[in-house]
Amino acid sequence: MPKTGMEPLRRRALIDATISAIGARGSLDVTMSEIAGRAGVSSALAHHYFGAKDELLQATMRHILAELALDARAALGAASSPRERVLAVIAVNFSDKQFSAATIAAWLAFYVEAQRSPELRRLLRVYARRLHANLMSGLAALLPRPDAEQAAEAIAALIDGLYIRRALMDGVPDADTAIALLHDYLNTKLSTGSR
Amino acid sequence: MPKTGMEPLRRRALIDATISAIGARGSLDVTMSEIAGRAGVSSALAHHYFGAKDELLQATMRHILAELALDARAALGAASSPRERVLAVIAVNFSDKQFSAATIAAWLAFYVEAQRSPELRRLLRVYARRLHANLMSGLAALLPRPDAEQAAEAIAALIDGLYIRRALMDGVPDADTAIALLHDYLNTKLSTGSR
Amino acid sequence: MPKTGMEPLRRRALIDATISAIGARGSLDVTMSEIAGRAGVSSALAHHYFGAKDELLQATMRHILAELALDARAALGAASSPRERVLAVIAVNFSDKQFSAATIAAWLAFYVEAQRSPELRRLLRVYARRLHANLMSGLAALLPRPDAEQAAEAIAALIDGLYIRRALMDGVPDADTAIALLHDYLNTKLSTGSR
Amino acid sequence: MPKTGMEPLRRRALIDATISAIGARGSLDVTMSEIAGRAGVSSALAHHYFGAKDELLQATMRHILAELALDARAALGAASSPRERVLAVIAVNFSDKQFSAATIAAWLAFYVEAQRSPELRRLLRVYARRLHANLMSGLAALLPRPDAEQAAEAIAALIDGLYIRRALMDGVPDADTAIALLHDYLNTKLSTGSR
DNA sequence: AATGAATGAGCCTTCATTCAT
DNA sequence: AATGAATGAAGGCTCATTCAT
Repeated sequence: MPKTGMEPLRRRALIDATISAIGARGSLDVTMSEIAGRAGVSSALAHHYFGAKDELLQATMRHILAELALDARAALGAASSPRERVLAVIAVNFSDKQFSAATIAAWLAFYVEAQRSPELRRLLRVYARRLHANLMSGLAALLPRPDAEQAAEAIAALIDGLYIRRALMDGVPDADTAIALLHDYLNTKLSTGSR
Repeated sequence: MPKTGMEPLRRRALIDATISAIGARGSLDVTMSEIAGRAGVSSALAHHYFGAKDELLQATMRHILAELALDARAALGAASSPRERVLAVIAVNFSDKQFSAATIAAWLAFYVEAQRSPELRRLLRVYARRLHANLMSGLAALLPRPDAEQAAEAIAALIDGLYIRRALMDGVPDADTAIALLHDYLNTKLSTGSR
Repeated sequence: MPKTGMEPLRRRALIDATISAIGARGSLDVTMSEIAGRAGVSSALAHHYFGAKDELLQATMRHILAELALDARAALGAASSPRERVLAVIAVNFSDKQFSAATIAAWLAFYVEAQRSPELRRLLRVYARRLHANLMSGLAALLPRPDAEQAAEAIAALIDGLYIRRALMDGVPDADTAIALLHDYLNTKLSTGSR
Repeated sequence: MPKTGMEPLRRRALIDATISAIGARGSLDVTMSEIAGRAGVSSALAHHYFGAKDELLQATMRHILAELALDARAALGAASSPRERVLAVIAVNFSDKQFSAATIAAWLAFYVEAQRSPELRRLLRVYARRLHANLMSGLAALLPRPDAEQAAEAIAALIDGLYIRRALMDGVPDADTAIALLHDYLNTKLSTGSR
């Protein structure tokens, strides 16, 4: 009698293993064997569940985006003012869970890989649009429309830029400084161009 | 008298080919044959001049950084005020030459690879320090020290972030919007916290 | 239940193929593909089981030495006098199994390669020490200590020298003449310097 | 006005470089560039003078054999008795010049290579015949014909065997011990089977 | 459900060799 | 006489992927 119901467990284990493998290697240049090994299964099983490496990578990115979306939704739900909404989005992106070395490495790697994979590019666009919408859900009430748009873009760019810089140049990511910088930007922007 | 003097030409051609190959592929996952082919030579010749793939990649990055440093120096030389110095640095990073698809792809790829290659990491640090210094050479006269430092970091992060976003999500990089966003940041920052 | 238990079979087949390939080529300058082909598998599988070429070569030498040691032990076990012990050691080295063209070629090749590979050198030293010990286990009872030592060295050198000469210069190895020569040496030595 | 008369100098330098390169590497697995570099010329020049690598190797071996033959002739010329002739042959083979690490490595390497190259095999046969003749020129007067033949073979085998053993297993070749061993063999043989 | 076995394809790298100058 | 330039060929090795069990 074969064990049943293993599929979701294995899929999840393989996705987690993919993230940690990417984190350890620092790039998507990770072998299926490495991933499978970290998940404690054979590489054949990884193929069994995901078909091909690309699909595993896509599933992994989808997982990361889903987690981020979930966290964002929760944080936004707890926000009681437009300003708090923006702060919440920022906070989520630099939470311990999201701003970890492995996740950051995965982000970067996916950004690079997106140039080759239309599917990954599509996923990144979805994420970008969602981030933009989340930010606008707060900024729209605080700034005139064009200013709000630009601020949303700036914040998004700052987040990405800080990810890169913190992760690759300083070794240990420092979330507090990053958040402080974003808060400062937001404050300056609001005090100058507020409605 | 043997045919001589090919070396610098070939090295340059191979470095250019590396950039364009990375631009085309979108990652450092480029074969020596691909690079050599674009340079119009055999892969054996690439090895002859650079020894190993890693060294070619490093030489390529060194070339990109050197070009950027040269452009920055020239732009800073023409600037006649602190504010113009900052604008000059921004302008250089989004000039047609630097903000091209291939070069951006190379940047990203190098960022990722830097996690594995200490030498590339070292080069990126040099670049980061130089960018910071260039920005501070203007900002220091415009803002109090801690504010200037933070502004320099924000601008650097914005540059990197905009590189990523423009390059990977929108397809065609739009330098003007990016520059406008940075100018806006600078103006807001200066009008609020100026000395 | 996966197909299993192939590993020892393949390893053995690859080692045998290595010996025969070296025998055919006459040197260690054998490609992995050649070896794998003789074993009826892909070169990738050879790497799968042995990691790198060097390890396969070392495993092959270890195998040859182990076989020789086994044969020697058996022959010595059947010897009932000191003199017979010495004759047994000689007989083993020129038995059909050991004195075959392929094995001799492998020996020579390993001798040469030993200059570059510390591991192979170590293995050869082990073999030399064992041969010396085996010879001394007989000679010690027949000759005064220093004479016995020298005789052991001479016999070892004669064996190696005859291997080279028979294998490389005459084409077909002639074990009988070689053995006769060694017997003659032993007889002369014993009749002169016996206790 | 091109320099003339360089050919013999270059050829000799390249042959010397070949020997030292083989000595350093420990095998014939030496690149043309390595050899040319040691000779202080370009690899293209080595091809210019020798055509192909094989021919350079053959020329090198011919050189070694010629030197050995020359030394042997000189030593034999100074010998005033049959016994001294045999001792002279032995002495030459273990002279500092012949028994050096590089030359020994070359010998071994050539032995191995001879299995593949008919020309090298031919050269080795010439050497073997000459050695045999030289030894017989002394032994024939000291022992009955069949005994003399066998003694000559034994001495030749001992020389080769000692070359291998001294060179590859002990690190530093010890000529004295080797000579002593051969002298002992000769003395025992003569005292037993003398006419 | 899970895996050991096996391979084809591809990449980096080395090297002997050629050629124009 | 001599060499820098250049390449084709080949080898070791890796890895995603398939398959039988």
